[in-house]
Amino acid sequence: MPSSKNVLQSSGDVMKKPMEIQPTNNDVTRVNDATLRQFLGYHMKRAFNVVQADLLRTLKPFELRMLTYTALVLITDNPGLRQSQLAAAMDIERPNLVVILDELERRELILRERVPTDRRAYALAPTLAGRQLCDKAVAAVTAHENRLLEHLDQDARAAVEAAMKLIEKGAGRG
Amino acid sequence: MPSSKNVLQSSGDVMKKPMEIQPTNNDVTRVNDATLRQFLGYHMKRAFNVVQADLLRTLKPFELRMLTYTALVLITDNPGLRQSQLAAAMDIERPNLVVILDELERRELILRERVPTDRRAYALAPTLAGRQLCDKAVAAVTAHENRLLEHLDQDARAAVEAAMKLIEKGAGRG
DNA sequence: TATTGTTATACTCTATAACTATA
DNA sequence: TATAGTTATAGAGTATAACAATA
Repeated sequence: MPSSKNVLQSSGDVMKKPMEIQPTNNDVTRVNDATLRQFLGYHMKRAFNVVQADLLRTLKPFELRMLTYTALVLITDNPGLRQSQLAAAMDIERPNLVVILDELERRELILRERVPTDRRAYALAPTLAGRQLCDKAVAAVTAHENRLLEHLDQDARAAVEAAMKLIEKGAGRG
Repeated sequence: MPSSKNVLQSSGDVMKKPMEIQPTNNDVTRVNDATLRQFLGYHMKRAFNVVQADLLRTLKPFELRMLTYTALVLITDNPGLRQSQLAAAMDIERPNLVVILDELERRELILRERVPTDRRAYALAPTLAGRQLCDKAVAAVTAHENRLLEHLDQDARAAVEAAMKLIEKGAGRG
């Protein structure tokens, strides 16, 4: 059993005043989410949804989504990458990467080249068009992030980045 | 055009040394993700994946998922809530809420009660079993978060929470 | 007309098992 | 036998259009 000294007693105690929601009241700000607001994961999900939606909008002109964008960037920065390495780097399963690469290959943004020394594997490489689209997309995403994070100063951004890395590492605990 | 003074020149300049990935090298840490690491969204996605996976594991014994858990907590803390209000609070579309509530109702954790003053609407309320399960789940999730964030001090957690809120608000920009 | 909840549908992301061809 | 990539499939989350009942 963990210590859990910060444990809230949940609904029983939180609901001192049950809030009496009016039938015609559509004001979402009135909904009591005090219990959920105690969880960092709740805030992370909501913030990430915003980032994700904005990223999707930003990538739309390039006909890229988050996954196709990530794959294209990693292939461009790591020519010769194997699919299994890319899947591991992207934290997705190998089968799910296949369709992503199919799409990028069909659009002639990347190439799958047979590796002579291991004929099971493919070496992934960007085409010229792929590199050019990648550059444009990265610039657009950079601008989109700066716009979205304009109210976060450099210290805050660094704090968030450090925290996210710690959380990610924390996955390895028992 | 945004100022974008932090813009990286992307692959063209990042790839000074193309990294020469060896055919037998499966070490993911060797993959150059310098371009992506510049984006807070990249770190947020990876960290959120960890949180999400851990939450799912935590909720498994209660046969809850993130969405059913969130709905149950909000209904428990806001008895009388309408479905449209809940959907708005959860930031999901009304049709997608229906199946979530169907599941909670089938398990007799919540009730859909007709509102006399507006016979189109349902007032959502937890059953006794729903309240009890909610309490247990909230306690479990609290413990899970404390475990996952044990390397983040209170200042760091507050900084992240503040940043997430700012990002969420940032969605309202033009 | 507008709104509440609903159905139907489609797309994306995710996860697993099983296959092929190589090693 | 093990690995790289693939196929097939299923579960979840998300988004939109259209409908019935009600306002």
